[in-house]
Amino acid sequence: MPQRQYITTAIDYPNAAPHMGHVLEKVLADVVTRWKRLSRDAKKFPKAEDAVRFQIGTDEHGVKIQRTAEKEGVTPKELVDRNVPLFQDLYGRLQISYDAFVRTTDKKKHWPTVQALWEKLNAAGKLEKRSYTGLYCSGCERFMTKKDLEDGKCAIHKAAPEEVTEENYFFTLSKDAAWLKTLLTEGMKKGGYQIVPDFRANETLSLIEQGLEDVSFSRPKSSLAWGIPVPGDEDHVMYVWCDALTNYISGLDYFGAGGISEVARHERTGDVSRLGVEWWDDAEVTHVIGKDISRFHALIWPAMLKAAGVRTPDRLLIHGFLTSEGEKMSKSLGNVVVPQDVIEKYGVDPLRFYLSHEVPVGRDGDFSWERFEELYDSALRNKLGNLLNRVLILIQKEGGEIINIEKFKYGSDDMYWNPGKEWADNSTSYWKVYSEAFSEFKLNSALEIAVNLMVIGNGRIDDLKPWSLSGPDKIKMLSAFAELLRHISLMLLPFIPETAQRISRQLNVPYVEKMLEKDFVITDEMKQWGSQKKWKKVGEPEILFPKVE
RNA sequence: CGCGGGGUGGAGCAGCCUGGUAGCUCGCGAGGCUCAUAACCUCGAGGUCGCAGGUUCAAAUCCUGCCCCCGCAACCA
Repeated sequence: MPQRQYITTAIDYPNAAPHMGHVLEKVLADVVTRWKRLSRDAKKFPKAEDAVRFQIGTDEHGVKIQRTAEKEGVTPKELVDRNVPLFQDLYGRLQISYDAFVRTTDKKKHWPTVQALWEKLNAAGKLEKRSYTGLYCSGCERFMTKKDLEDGKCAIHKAAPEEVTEENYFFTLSKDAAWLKTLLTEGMKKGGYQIVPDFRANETLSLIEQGLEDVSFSRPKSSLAWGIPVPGDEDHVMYVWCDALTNYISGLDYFGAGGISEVARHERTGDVSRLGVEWWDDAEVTHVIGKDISRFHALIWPAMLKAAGVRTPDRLLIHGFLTSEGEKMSKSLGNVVVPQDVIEKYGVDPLRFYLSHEVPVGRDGDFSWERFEELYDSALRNKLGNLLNRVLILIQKEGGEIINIEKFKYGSDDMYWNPGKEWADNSTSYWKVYSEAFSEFKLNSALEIAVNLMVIGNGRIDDLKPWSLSGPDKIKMLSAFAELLRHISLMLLPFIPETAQRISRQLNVPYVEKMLEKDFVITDEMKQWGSQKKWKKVGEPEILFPKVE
């Protein structure tokens, strides 16, 4: 992974408080990001911030915000200013390690970038002003889609919508079908725009086969006031796509339109900012999004960039949705799970663990309290916490000293005295499988490897009964178990960073205090069995995860 | 014939591409152990792999048809 990595999530719509779906996406992206930082080439990138940039944000315009604000008797700006911190606070608590947060109401960088992009699209002849006719419900004050209608009537107002014609700027996506097909087909091999998981790529390709329609990119100001004005046409405001998608480059002030000092224009590219060159032109770009907006990211976004003469992203990582107790989360069903409730009851890491463990990237997952408790008890409390506890207590009973397991000689009965031998022989392959799982974005598989090591550890302790030994033999054997836990802790680091550090602190490994620093790297040495020569003593055992009633 | 995903012991999944004793996690039952957070370990019960055909010495795995569930179908993470 020699290249810089730029990772983004979709920007959230803050018309209400954040829910579990928002959290899922951020956690997945954060785990990926943390792994990229932890596994970077430290010689090339001593500082993590030079190797990885992780951006999230909020999409604050649109009719829905406008209407929610009216309902609550505040201005749209007041509404978003009140709600956006809810997202930021929650993500802060969840240890989402983002480097940048873009708000689409930001007029310093976002607006100018969006307007610059619009102008480029316009100059390229990709925007056409046309009249658009649709079914408009005056009660809802918006155009209806087929889904909104019941027997041809608005489901809320029980009235037939009227045909209304208005002027829109259209983005001529229909003309990009052939080019997009090539881009995505190449992406399935390499060099194009890769969609993960690949069945989503097939899905998108078949969408192209069905034919692409032009996309409405603007609304008359009369029907949408809360948005970015169309340059050169005061009567029109941009519709979501040009505004929201552009956040991925506006956070870099890509066109240097913000004119602020940190983005001194780059001599090579003329009008591209320094950040734009570093994190877009010369980086590997990964967008993490939900399946609902895949087509916009897979089709419209690259087509926009191409028209503007900007390179296309490298990868689209699409996650599924989270159901609740087996059903779609919805207010009417009353099964909406509030992230804060989970955090309060169990803590941040159990939630991060659950989401990483239960929701394979790409597929839908389910949140159920029952399953949550099950996983909390079985994996975190019983397997992990108990393994740590029993090993540490046994060592403490012998005075807390451990020996460097690399020092003992392997003899004929070595498997008995040094249970670590079999892991030592395999530690490289464990780490290899783990890394490979990450490179394929199979996060749950990577996590599973750590869990498997816990199971192996517990099994071996029972086989070997270290408590029945005494003296140096006992210490030898226990030292190997401590070493196993050190590896487990490192593997857990991208997923549940705080817990990983707590484990290492109880183990008292030398690098423990640096583990949560952004610049920390899991070195090849750390992955090696018995590599921590300075590690001589373990710390005091503590309960890692208490029983929750 | 709109598109896509899926149907494997009680639950959730892997296996299917590259046919050859049906595997994992959780739950359940019985035993064991006692270092540990009533934890941990072992063994066991439980499946005609959606249905029906076909190919083959052999199919969960390949082919054909059908049934059922779930998403998406243009602006809901």
